[in-house]
Amino acid sequence: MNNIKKDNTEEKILDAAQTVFIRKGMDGARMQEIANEAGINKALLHYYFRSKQKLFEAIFKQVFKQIFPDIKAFIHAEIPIEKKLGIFVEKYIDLLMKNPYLPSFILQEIHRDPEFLASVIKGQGIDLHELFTMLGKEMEAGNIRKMDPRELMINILGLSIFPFAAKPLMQLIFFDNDKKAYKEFLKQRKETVKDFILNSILLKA
Amino acid sequence: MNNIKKDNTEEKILDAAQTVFIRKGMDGARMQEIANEAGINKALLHYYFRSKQKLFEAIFKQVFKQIFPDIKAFIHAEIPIEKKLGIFVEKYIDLLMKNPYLPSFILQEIHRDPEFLASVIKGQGIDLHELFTMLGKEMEAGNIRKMDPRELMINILGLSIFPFAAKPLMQLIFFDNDKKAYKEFLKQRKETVKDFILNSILLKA
DNA sequence: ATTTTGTTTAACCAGATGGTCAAAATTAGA
DNA sequence: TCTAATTTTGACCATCTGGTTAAACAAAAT
Repeated sequence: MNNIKKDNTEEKILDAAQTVFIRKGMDGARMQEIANEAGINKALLHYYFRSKQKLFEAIFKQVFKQIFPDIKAFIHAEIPIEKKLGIFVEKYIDLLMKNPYLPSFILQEIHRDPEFLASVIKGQGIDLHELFTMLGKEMEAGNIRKMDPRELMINILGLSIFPFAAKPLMQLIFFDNDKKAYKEFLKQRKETVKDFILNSILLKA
Repeated sequence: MNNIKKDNTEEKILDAAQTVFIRKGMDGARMQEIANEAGINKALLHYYFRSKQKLFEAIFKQVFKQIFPDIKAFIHAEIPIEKKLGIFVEKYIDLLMKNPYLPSFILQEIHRDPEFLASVIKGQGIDLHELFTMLGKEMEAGNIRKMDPRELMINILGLSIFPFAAKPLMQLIFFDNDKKAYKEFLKQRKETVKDFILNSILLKA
């Protein structure tokens, strides 16, 4: 078969590039380092992807997709809002625990090249309208406090993402650089963030 | 006077370096660009600061100091906790509105060189003990919900910082890239974040 | 005025880096 | 098996980048 080897090499490159780009960012990453990580010749990188920029864009798109957990299910599930939010937070933090490097990488690159970010987002076709409608209905029904739904979403994201994005700093000043303790803290966040949010927005009858 | 000219140039360099480093990060910044920004010869950078690394460290320390707003006052003021937290959030968001680039820069660099970060922090002598004691007392007194004070602090920071750190992304997906609207949103956050937090942790008698 | 000290510059250098290319090696097809 | 196409490599190149240096320039000191 023609594709077995090809796919294999291409995949090796993508894996290696993801590792290096995420660790060092576009500016800090070196093509040679990616080649080493993939165990191949540097020229092969240019054979499969024309340039560093092109390779990076492939990686960024690939990585970026991961940061949108199953939003559809979140919106349309027939369960109470507090359960919905709980599941959303849990899924999100689970994702970040498996990919703790994601936030810093994304945050770094969205600042470095916002135009490219815009093109990627447009290509994703995210529809927030449904999400906002759903939240609006919950507010109308008196289930949660009335507020700008964008505010609510950004709060959820901030509470979930920030501890990962700022990990080295938070671990250092609040946990005496105790890696295990911080990991445990992040794990518990699935519960504590959910509680924190619900405590704030739930209207107890 | 000997120092007039010297201080002037050194300051010009520091200003220029801060601008460029914050915009591009350590890896993305170029010495030539800093020199241009300062309107001087590139060799002068090395005359005043031995190397790029040394210059960067000077900038990082300088910038890093700014991210700790007056915590002492926050701890010891003789006002109710809800007012304290409100003031803290307001001060923090004010700081970020004046320096919207700060979060992304810090987040980027704490990942790039955590050891250096550690050395800077040790040199700052931050005492969180007092802060935690104060929060503990408020919990004991039944003024706020009992919780890990580190959790509370990280929540406050996340809610305040995240919208700035993720600005290009949030502005794009939630505000249709409307710069003014997002700025207005950030301004209102001084109130909404405070409300969000207090709603969550305040125990109404 | 002249020396001395400190400041600034243009020219240059060595190493790194992204990228190219022709040849070698491997694979597929006849 | 022999040929054609594809994949992989080592060597190489142009450019960029941090850093150096010797000389020009300015300012103090004598």
